[in-house]
Amino acid sequence: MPDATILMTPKARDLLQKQERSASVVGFEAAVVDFFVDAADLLGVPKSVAVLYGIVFASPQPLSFADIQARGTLSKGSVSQGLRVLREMGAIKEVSAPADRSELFTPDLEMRRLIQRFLEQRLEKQLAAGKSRLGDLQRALPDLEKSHAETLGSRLQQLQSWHEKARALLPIARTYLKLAPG
Amino acid sequence: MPDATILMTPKARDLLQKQERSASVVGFEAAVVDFFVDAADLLGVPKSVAVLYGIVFASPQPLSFADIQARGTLSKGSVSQGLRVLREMGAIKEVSAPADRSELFTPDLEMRRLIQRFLEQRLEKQLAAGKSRLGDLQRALPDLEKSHAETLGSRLQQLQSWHEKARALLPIARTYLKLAPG
DNA sequence: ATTTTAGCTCAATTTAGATTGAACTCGGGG
DNA sequence: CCCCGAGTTCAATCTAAATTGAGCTAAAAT
Repeated sequence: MPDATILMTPKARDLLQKQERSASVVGFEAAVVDFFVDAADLLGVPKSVAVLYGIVFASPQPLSFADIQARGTLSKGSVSQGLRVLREMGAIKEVSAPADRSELFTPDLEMRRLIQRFLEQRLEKQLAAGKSRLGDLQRALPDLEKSHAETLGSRLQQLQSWHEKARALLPIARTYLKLAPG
Repeated sequence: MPDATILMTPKARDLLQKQERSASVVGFEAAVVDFFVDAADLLGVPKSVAVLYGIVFASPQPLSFADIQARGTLSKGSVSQGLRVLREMGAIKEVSAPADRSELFTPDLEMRRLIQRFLEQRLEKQLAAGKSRLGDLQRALPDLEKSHAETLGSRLQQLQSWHEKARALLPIARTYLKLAPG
């Protein structure tokens, strides 16, 4: 069965969104939103973006800008910015709708890519920054007087060792997530 | 050579800290602090705690409360609270000093335990919360009308699948970090 | 017993970042 | 060509969290 809502006028869709959504659908959406909001701070995204993604993820039909705004949980500005962020991340995609209609959004379920991008951007950037800092430290070491250089050199080495472990772990995680079932 | 500063009066130590620290030592400390400040938000600790840890980590001698305060970068309150947090995390430890002296702090270099604790507290808690949310969703599913239940059920399954992957990855990381050299 | 001082507490302040919404832009319709 | 409405922008506002420091407590010094 094709999605009938795509054929409606915007006004009709608004009404549908407001009136027809059953308590169970609304409740489901709320729970999905909660799930993503919980995850948000671990991933370092602002709450409003998590809410937005939750709304899109929990909708069986693609949603328009207006649909989302009609949920009443986010301001126009947040919806606009949030949708942009999610599109740039590749977390949602536009499904093209008949001619004159505004674009409709649906989750991009290629989560593998999404998560990979997260690993790359957040963690790799972190590791790169750390590496450069460690370089600074290594270079500062010879200027210290001998007794200090000894103690601090060994601590620096600890830091470097952990840094390498972390760096080595990333590809492992990547591979694992790629191979694992699901 | 035992640490001579431990035998000094507090005032003498203060003077030592202020006057004798060479530019190179101060610079080294600053770089270490920067390193930990960078890492702080990934680990979810407030900046002041990262600064504090950096100061202790960068000092070849154990530092007293007063030493740290004398750095002038943190208020008394922050030093007090921060030291407590770091002690509770097991990130620093007290080295007992001759009788009447105030306690001195030095980094606890058992980083393995520190990181393990981080994994357990931050990530496992997150995963547990997520699991419970997913349970809620699973339970909400049957109340949805059939056409919705189908689409949303499959999305929910994606979520569950990724959740399981993440859960499975944690022990792998733990093992890896335990076994890796360093 | 009194003074002094180190360190803790927590209400008040500051700060960083998220969120809002009024003003704007831009493209389509009349 | 002008108007209308969907969507964007960004300065102003709000929020949550971190940070401060004045006053407190307890313990050591005199």
